[in-house]
Amino acid sequence: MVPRKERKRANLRDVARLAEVSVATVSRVLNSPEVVQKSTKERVERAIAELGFHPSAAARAINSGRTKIIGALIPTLDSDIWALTIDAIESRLGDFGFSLVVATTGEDPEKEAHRAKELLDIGVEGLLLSGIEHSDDLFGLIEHTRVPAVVTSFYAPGFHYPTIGYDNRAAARLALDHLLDLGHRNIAVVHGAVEHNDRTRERVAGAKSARADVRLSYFEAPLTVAGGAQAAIQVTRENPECDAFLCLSDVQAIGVLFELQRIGVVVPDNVSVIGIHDLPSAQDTFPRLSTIALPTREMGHKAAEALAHWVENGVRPQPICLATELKTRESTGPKGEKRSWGLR
Amino acid sequence: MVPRKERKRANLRDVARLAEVSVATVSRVLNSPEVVQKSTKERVERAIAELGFHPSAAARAINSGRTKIIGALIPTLDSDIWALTIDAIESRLGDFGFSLVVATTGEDPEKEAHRAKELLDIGVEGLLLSGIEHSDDLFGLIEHTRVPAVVTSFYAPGFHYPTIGYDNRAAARLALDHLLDLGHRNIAVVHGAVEHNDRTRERVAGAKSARADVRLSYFEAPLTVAGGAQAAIQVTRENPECDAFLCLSDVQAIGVLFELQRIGVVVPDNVSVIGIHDLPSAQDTFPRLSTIALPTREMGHKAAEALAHWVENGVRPQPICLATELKTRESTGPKGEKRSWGLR
DNA sequence: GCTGGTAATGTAACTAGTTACACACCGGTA
DNA sequence: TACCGGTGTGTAACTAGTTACATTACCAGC
Repeated sequence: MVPRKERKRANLRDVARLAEVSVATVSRVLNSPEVVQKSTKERVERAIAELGFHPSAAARAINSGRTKIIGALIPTLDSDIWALTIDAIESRLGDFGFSLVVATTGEDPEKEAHRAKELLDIGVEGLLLSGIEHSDDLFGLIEHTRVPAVVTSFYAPGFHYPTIGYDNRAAARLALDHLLDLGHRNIAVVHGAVEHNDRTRERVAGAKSARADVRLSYFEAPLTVAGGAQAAIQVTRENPECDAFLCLSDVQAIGVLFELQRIGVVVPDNVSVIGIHDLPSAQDTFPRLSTIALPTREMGHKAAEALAHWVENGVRPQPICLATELKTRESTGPKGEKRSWGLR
Repeated sequence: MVPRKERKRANLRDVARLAEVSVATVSRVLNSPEVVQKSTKERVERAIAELGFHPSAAARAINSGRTKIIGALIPTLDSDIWALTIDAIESRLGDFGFSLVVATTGEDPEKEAHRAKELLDIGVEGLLLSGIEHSDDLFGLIEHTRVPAVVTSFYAPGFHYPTIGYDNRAAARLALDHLLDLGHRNIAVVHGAVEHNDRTRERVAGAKSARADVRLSYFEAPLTVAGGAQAAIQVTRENPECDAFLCLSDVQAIGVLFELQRIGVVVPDNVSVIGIHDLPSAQDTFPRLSTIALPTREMGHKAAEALAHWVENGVRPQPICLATELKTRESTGPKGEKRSWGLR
């Protein structure tokens, strides 16, 4: 069986030849059809349809310098921490005619810089970063290529790049204040790795700013449900008298709830548990998780809009601080009598 | 303050001029450095560094016809159903030097075709689809542009495009068989919308193939936790005698568990609940969710590899059926005596 | 001293579009 | 009849790379 002749994709010249017009006219039909006479336009359109012509984006990009692609560097996609934000970014960028290329970095600054280089190599017109801590290589690349870059999940008005996010420190404080209001004074703070994660670091800093009469003990664990469970076990050993868990991420809070349930500690009667993020699953735990809601969807939309405008019109966006909000559910309650739950 | 002159990006010619060589030599330094004399190469490299030259991907693409971009059409990113798969695809594609552009479709065939056109317009070299049901427009586009396309989350060996996924029908049957083995004979099947979702439809078909002495009642609800909860309420009204929930998605199973817990039905003593997917959160429910594990990560890797090879070497991949596996946890148990849980 | 081969480099044509400029043609004045 | 302006279209140069082919230099072999 002879393979069908590998006729290559039709190009502008092919269309022009078939329609018996010049390449300029074909180009005009595509880009400013109003200047072309109706009969000519129709002839060209017929030729386009006949040849199934699709203009090459590369050739277009070479002239215009535009690729209409935005790149996003995100730590990971393997949980729903980022899924909602990415979904929001992607859909909003689509409204502006931009495509989104995602590159995961695994919170590794070197890998991040490497992936950023790849993104810039394919010609992204803008970059979305999470947090303000990145390698010098990455900043150098951005400086050098002058690609608009917007930071999400973080708010730092004086930062060199516009930040569109929320105040992680304030979020942690909101959570802490809720626990303090309920009367808790011995609080286990569970958080993810602070290295290479400024969002977490800020939240830890927020927790640290508590009043002097509060006892805070810190537990670092992986930013996963299992990590939260693991931290809970550690707390039962090292601070069995604590009366609340301040989890700086819902993911870990869910793990804590799970572990406490497993070992028979009653939430919130024995201990209160609060998280930060308001993941969809925070409403599906038992008891439902009190948490600080992060405006992930709104942030995704706003960041996409800001970056699209910057790329399109050259106007550098202003930083935006979106509100975080306490969601009081059943996992937190007033400090009561039933406070002994340590190892028997 | 006078804005710094907007000097445009350096190009090959600029480098050639500075290094006092021809453009061909600069191009050779970039693409086949071994043929260039060492001293010349160094001179060129110095010029490249000095000008901060980055070759334009568009110009490269125009010559090679290669963009090194793969597009993925996925229903949604707003839950972790797809996050893991996308994460796996993205990271594996990265190993092959491909970037991933994601486009969400919201299970809407028209939107999907539209997003596909955008992806093809930016020059993706390959497409990842989920499921085999798509609009004729989309199939026409793929046929016409001859872009390699691989289907995931579905296995259909005779399908026009290679499918790399799992047998949804068998997965549902596995779940059903587990319930039957435990003695359950009155089963509520909870599933998402079947319209435009062949994965769900296959699973429903798998459930329908049960033996004649089994009573199955079907409940369609949104593919969310809330949807599952809503279905559970409906079941309590319409089939209060049922002794097991066969949820064709973990997301809904979690909602069912949650609702049952809320209304005081004890799982698995009163009813068994099983899901399909093995989401990370399936282990965090109480009781932990029995489910059919889908090989999402492996599927992502395999699909990325297959598509990369196809694009790179022109070898159309063979369909792959990955195994699904029953994970028995605490949400399923033998049919016992305590079976009355309907509305009082 | 001439020829042949190879290594290193240059010239110019090519990729597929966009667009500045030129020009033909038309009807309407002067 | 000559001139003018507007419309519609074509020519060719441009974007930033790659690459086929040409050219040059140099050394070995006859």
